[in-house]
Amino acid sequence: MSLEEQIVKLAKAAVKALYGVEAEDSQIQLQKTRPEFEGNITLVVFPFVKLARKAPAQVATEIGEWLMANGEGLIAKYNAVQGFLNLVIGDAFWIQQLEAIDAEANYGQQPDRKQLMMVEYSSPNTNKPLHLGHVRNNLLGYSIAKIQEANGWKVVKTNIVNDRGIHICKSMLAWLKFGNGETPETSGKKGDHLIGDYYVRFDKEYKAQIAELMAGGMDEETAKKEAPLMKEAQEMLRKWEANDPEVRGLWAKMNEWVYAGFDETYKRMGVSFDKIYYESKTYLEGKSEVEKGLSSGQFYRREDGSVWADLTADGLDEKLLLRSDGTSVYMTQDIGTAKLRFQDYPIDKMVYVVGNEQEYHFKVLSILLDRLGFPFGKELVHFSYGMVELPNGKMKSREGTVVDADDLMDKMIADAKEISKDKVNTLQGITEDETNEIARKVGLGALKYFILKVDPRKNMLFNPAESIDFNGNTGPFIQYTYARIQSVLRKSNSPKDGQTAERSNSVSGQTGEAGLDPKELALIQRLCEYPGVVRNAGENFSPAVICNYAYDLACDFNSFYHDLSILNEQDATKRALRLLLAKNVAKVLQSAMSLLGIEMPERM
RNA sequence: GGUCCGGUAGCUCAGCUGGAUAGAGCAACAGCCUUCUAAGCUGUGGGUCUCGGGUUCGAAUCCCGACCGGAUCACCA
Repeated sequence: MSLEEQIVKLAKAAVKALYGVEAEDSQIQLQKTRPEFEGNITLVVFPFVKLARKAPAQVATEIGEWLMANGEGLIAKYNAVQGFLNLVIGDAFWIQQLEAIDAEANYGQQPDRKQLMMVEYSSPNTNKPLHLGHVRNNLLGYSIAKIQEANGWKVVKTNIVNDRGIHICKSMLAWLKFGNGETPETSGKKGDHLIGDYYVRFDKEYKAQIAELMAGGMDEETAKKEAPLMKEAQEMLRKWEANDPEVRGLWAKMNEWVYAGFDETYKRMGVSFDKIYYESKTYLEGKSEVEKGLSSGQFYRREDGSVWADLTADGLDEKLLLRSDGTSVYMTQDIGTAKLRFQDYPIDKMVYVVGNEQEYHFKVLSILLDRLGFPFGKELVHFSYGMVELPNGKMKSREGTVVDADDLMDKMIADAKEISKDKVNTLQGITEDETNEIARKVGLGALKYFILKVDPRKNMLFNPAESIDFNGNTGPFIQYTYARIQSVLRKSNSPKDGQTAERSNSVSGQTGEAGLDPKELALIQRLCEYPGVVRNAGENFSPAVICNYAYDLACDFNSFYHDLSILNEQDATKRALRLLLAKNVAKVLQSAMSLLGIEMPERM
């Protein structure tokens, strides 16, 4: 039973005994005691003031007295400040907590729920490389999967690759016309970048054609439709759907280039998938699901042949599911994908990590899946996150205002390497490879933390002109704290050192005459919060909660580290306690950061 | 126009299931390395928590109404 649970129980008993009332759990309000007062945990007694008919301070004192008398020694002291009852928990309790934490290898991990959650994220189009917007999506998706695993879910990470459609044909067409057979090998470019260049090229040539047509007196609307390039792209799409061998061959070849490029980026970013679906393979399934819904009367067909769902009963509009020419739309393929996924896995909860611009889409999808009989349909989670904005607004692929994912990672790692050059004294005797590996972890750590620490729901700003920080509330700050601890632990094990590692395992409930230092106690208390933080992050789908906690823990440790010596402490018991504390801070920091997909360097 | 989301220090962000004097980082300024890693620690300055009502012993937090910003309401994805 956690400290909070014990105190809630005791407080309820106190209120019952003193005022003869059964208090609700929600009335027992606990908070961490503010640093300016003595105590570890504080009971807010205002909720009982009315029924006690006494002044707040008196109620606090009465409950405090009762807890001292009946708290089975848990509470060492108390003080009442107005309506706040500050409780001091004895050192023995905290040391016991620390030892319990130490004994748990997977501290923070919640019990197995025996349920499966599928998390869809990334979901790129195969016509351009990944940019900063995708980076946020990928990092959030991966982190959410890790967090839910820590909350006892069996998680399947999945990706739906949007590999067909007019946008792909545009790249293909531009490559055919202007590519001269260029390949990733001949150009030395990553496949996704190569294809992206032709997507941009298409747009440029297309715009030129529109301008030409308009100069000839055509209005813009018509020019956009009549431009030869667009007509050719549409023709190519029709051929693709008709399984034209030549078009399919080219499509397959170019997509392979892109996948190779994506794989490289994913690998570097540190994200992965358990199962990948391709739109080219799911959209037909979607069509047949819609046909089924049509025959069961869920949907209806209009005179022009298009198929619709009537959602007016749910307060929404009517939604198109199949075009009049029989081709499918985005919604159709999402239904098909859901069908296949449900065939492949016993999904209890489906989570879609997709930007908030698609909220309406997922509202509709939820209703449609429910109507079609998918058990997870009604309860599907659209993990809707905000956009990444640049100082002058949104990123636009075709206008070249995107921050490229590969470039950004390059820059972060290069910056990390540059900074580490000034730290040569701490990185002596390290190989070039190790230095590069540290720079990689630190650079990516800075990037990931920068993105994940922001509340996912909110839009966030990225200013390319200002480099991402490596000081303060950052990933490297937390990595640095960890590296410091590792350094101390290495030294504690060195043969020169009179102490052995075993001694740190036997703190034995003693702290010497002086008792726990406030900084030690604050650290233990912080460590105790971790499982609750993991639960909170899971319930709220928020990696940011983990970031905040890791930062607080690192701050507490650095303050402790600054004020108290670990290895030079003469009192063997205290020294052992501090080592144990350091070891477990490192453990929890690493655990928390792993939930964010951030790796920890052993030194930096 | 309907719906949804946001508005907290110069900047980027925490805090939001109501609790004590609203917190960090960056930027600015002042200190701390012969001592376990200074990517650190300590201090100073910086706030009508967009505005106005309401509920409450108590509101940045909850409710209502404005204002500002964003998203969305396609035979696009």
